[in-house]
Amino acid sequence: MAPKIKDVAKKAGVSVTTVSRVLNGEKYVKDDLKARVQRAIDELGYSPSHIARSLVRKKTNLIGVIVPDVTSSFYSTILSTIEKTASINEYNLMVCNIIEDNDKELKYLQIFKQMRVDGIIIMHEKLNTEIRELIHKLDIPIIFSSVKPVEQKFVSVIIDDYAAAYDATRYLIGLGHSRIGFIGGDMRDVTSGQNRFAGYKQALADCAIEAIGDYIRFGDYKTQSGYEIMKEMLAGDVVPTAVFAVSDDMAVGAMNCIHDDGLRVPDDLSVIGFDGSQLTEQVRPRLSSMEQPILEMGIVTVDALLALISGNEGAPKKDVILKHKLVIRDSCKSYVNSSTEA
Amino acid sequence: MAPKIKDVAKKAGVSVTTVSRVLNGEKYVKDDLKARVQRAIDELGYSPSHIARSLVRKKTNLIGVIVPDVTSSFYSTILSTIEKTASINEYNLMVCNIIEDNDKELKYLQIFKQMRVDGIIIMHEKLNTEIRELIHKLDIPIIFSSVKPVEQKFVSVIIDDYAAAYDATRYLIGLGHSRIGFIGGDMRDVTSGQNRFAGYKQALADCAIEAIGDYIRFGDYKTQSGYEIMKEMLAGDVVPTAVFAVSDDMAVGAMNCIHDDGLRVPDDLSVIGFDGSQLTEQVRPRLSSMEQPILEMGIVTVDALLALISGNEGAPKKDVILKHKLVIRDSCKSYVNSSTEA
DNA sequence: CTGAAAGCGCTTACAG
DNA sequence: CTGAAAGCGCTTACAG
Repeated sequence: MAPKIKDVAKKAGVSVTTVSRVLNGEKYVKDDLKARVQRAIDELGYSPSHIARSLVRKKTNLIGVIVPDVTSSFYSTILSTIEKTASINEYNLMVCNIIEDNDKELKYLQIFKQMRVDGIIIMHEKLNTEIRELIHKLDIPIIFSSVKPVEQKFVSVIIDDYAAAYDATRYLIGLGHSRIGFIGGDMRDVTSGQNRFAGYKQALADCAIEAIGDYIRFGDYKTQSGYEIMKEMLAGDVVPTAVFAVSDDMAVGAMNCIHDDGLRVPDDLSVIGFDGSQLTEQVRPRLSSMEQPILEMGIVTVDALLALISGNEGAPKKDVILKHKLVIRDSCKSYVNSSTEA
Repeated sequence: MAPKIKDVAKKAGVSVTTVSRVLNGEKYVKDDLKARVQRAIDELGYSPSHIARSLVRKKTNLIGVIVPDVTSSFYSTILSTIEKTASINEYNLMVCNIIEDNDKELKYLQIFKQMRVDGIIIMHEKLNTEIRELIHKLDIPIIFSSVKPVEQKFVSVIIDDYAAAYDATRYLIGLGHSRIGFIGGDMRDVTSGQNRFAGYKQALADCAIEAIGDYIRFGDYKTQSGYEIMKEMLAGDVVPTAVFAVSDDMAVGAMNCIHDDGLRVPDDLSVIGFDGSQLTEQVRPRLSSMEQPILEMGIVTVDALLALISGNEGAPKKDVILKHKLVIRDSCKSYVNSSTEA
């Protein structure tokens, strides 16, 4: 159907080699030939087959990306930056959305392999053994973004999740809170599960505040789970005065639960989130959050991957740690011991 | 680097034809040969090149999708359904995020062409002339999802936006409102701009309510623009008692503005949105919305495209109109003329 | 049931 | 500056 390089060559009265040369902008083609070829291309509406090119060039300009859930505001934002940065560099994205589905992830990884993608970005760290084995023998550059699995072989672009959680908790403590609830992530996740929890605990410890089991619960990062966890906390004997959730979505869930319970944020309870997604500005009160530099993270991830792909000396040999930043909005308030308010 | 079919053949002591046959699950291969080939494949960790296959099969199993903004809750949700449905059918997605960037869209369309994608999904209707021309001579199946551009040649999977907007407005009127603000979309968009506006106007007309210019404004579907438009309306001489925004994001922006202005939803002002995105449940009060069947829309879009690709007789010849549905939550309230409340 | 050979649509040494 | 030919890694008639 579609015209091929041969058709162009015939129409222009030159060899396919010559057509290929003008296609690839090589010098050493006489102007008149070049013009004839160009005209033939235009008239035919010819467009070279990326497939055929990839086969011979051994380069697809494709990046496979595995994202846990595109509907999450954090991931959709980072994905959009990744797409933009890739596009600027003439790379295209194949996206795989895995919703807690290891089989799908494995299948996609295999597809990426078959597709001969030039590189892979993974934003997920709950790798099972099969996946782990596969990526280790894959010999395609892989980079992890926003997560840091236990693997030593791969580079991650992340923030210091431990420090960020520590700082968020200290912020709450600094506000006078000592009954601080923690809505954590999945403890199978090193980065967003374990590290953030460790940061929280250390902050309490450093201030001689006891960590109370009832105040510590773990969700799945989504709004709904934040809501349910908050409900459990509110049903407890002693309710926390502040809550730190390790995702903005869960923080919003918590805020909603507090609201539905007839209480008010931040007057009755302070809430702080994590990520810095756009949701922070879409809710009322606006959500204070320990923010990841999402845009920068996307850009750095792609740049690092491209460096890895091209074997560039600029390619990172170890993790790239970006800066986190506390952004104070309206969901936290200082706590004073009596019922008087600050 | 990666092993090729030839390596497998050599290792198994058979021809590449035979390897190809077991790869493609053909019958007529003796069991012992099949076993030998399989072992060679496993030992080598061989995985066939999708690139090479695509070249000879003239089929890439790739779908190109153009989405206006993946960070919008509506689009990220439909995208995730599209991805899921495609994946089930062994198709992979190349996604292009165009933020009001016609050049990028054109460039991607050309890339899709070069990539020889099997089909294209477009969720955007502000097509300029160049794009229009390109898609018309593209001879790749194209389907529009959630939008219906003026083109006659292509099939759209949509709701009846006119009727949906009409029904939403009638709902507000039925609640006793007559001063109904309208936060519209881009009037260059036929579907979400013009049609929804027409539905709003007709509903007012049918109830002998005058459409007031000050109450009618147009945004860009995003939260921020809903906020700003609401601000303008609140600054007017006579403030509406209800507002209909043609996207949930804008409706949330409007709610936030109302909140920040010290007023309350729905007591002082009712707000209804459009789309049925997850944001409706993430805000307080929960947002009533004229919902599109997002999940169904994604599934139907992919199914229709695949039918188009395979030349199936089940392929839709004309637009597929899905049902809209009013979902009442907590952001609207009936209006009584005096200041007494219903 | 199995294999040699042509061909998918390009690019790239190699010669001239 | 230009072209004939080989080759990228597969599949698929065609023979046997």
